[in-house]
Amino acid sequence: MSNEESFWDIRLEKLQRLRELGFDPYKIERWDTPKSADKLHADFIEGTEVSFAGRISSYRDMGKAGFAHISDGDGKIQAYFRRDELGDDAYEAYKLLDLGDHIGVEGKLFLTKTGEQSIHVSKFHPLSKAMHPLPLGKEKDGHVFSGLQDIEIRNRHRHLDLMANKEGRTKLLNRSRIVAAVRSYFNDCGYLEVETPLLQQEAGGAAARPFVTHYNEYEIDVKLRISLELYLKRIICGDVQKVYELGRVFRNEGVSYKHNPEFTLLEFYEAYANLEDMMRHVENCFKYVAFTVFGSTKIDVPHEDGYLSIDFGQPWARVDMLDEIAKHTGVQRDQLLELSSAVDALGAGARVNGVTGKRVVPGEERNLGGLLEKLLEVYVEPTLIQPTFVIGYPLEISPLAKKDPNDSRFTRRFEGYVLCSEICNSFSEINDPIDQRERFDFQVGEAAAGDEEAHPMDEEFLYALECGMPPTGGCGIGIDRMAMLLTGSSTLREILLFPYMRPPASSEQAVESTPDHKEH
RNA sequence: GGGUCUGUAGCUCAGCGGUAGAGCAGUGGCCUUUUAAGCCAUUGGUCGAGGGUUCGAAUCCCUCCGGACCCA
Repeated sequence: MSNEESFWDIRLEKLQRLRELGFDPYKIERWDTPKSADKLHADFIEGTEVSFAGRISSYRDMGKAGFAHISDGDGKIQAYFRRDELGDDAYEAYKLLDLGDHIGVEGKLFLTKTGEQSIHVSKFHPLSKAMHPLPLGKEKDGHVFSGLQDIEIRNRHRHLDLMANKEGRTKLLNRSRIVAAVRSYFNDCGYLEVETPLLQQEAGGAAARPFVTHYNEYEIDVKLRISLELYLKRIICGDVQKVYELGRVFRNEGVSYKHNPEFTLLEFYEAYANLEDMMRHVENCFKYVAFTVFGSTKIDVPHEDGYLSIDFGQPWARVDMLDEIAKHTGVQRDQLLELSSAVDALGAGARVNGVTGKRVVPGEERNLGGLLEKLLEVYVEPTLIQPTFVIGYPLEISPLAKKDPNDSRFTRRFEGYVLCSEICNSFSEINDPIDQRERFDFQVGEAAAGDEEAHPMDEEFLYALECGMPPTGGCGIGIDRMAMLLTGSSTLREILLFPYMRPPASSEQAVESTPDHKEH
């Protein structure tokens, strides 16, 4: 008999005995929990009759009496059990409880000798049995001992992480509060939330490779969306003036601390609005969310062995893309206006940013836009700590943004950066259908030349533009990165309840503690 | 795809060529205000998998499978 089987078998025997004693943990359907543990502490009056339920997070048996802490996930309260008051059967049932079981209790609030607010239990019932040993570490002065550290187990078996790691739990739950606040901001601004298709013939609106799946009934391959853009603009074309969607998009690329194959994107579009309006919304949205969720427009985030205060209460800095690249590469702005002169000035070989180790090879870039994008990433991004809008992106990499009326090599587009990370992307949307068709034609050419992320042609979208789209401002915000930033997380996995993980090699490794005689 | 680190009991970790360890959890016993409860006893491991070197491998080497962090 292995150790794992004996854990299971012992708990099975306890379960059986509980049933014999009339304490079947799986029989009860509800238990009154009018107050959370935190609220019981806050409203504590000795002698008050209370009812409470939760998971046993500590357990001390002293022969004819015992104590246990009962956690409702966010807070916990101690309960006191006495044999002489509960009776022999109930006390035996108490002794059959394990760390991790859920129980409901009723009793009077009292203070122990050492002054801890507790429940003197007059009645209790187990409400579920933990059939596996749980990583509920002991705790003193807020420090948890022998809890759950293994990052892989925390990510793969998130329920264990949620119950065992208070700090991680708070971040994950704050992510939901951030999403709720974003919704609330746009609803309050008069935007209409809409839902558009996840399954698409052509996945457009961004530069990324899609996931492909098969639609049996029509015998066609369909793609999972990579952005929300084109459908939302078709709604604008239908004279709905302010729309947003907050939804999951999918990109068939690698996983990193800031990439997950599926992520949550917010896109909002407003007719008769321009880049200025979009910047105002981004500023106000971050300010609103930070204040709503964290109570302050200043957020302290870990940064280089210390903390850094990011201030969302101020308007964001605004810089010109080309100016910044010129400033950080030492190349004259004028030389960055043509691919050939830029390569001459930079040198065709690899250039490495000495601070970050990131590198760019100017000679390998096919067009000016691609080179400038790379230079921005290598030289400028690492310097953008406080909230900053970078304005004026090159035409080739902006197939959906209006041309800059003053220089048609550039577009009316900006991206927002905070803590060296891109956080939003916004354009004044192209509403000239002829210009848009030319841009798609160029992208189709790029695809033919081997660019797997080039934008596909979309005739239905063009038809909508041809029917007339008002001048429109649009913007996308990566909600996961926003959550990462606001919660001070260093990886996306800290704010994704179920981050993508490579499937375990074998079913045996899938759930380490599961004996094989059980289903999972 | 490349580099660095990493995988030992349910959990947290030590051991780094010479008989597999500790704390917690678990099990049995004592204990009616404990709280990282305590005291006594005790169970539990193919040291990620496979191959090699060696008289001898958790330890050294190779391959593979996971994971973390950098870079692409």
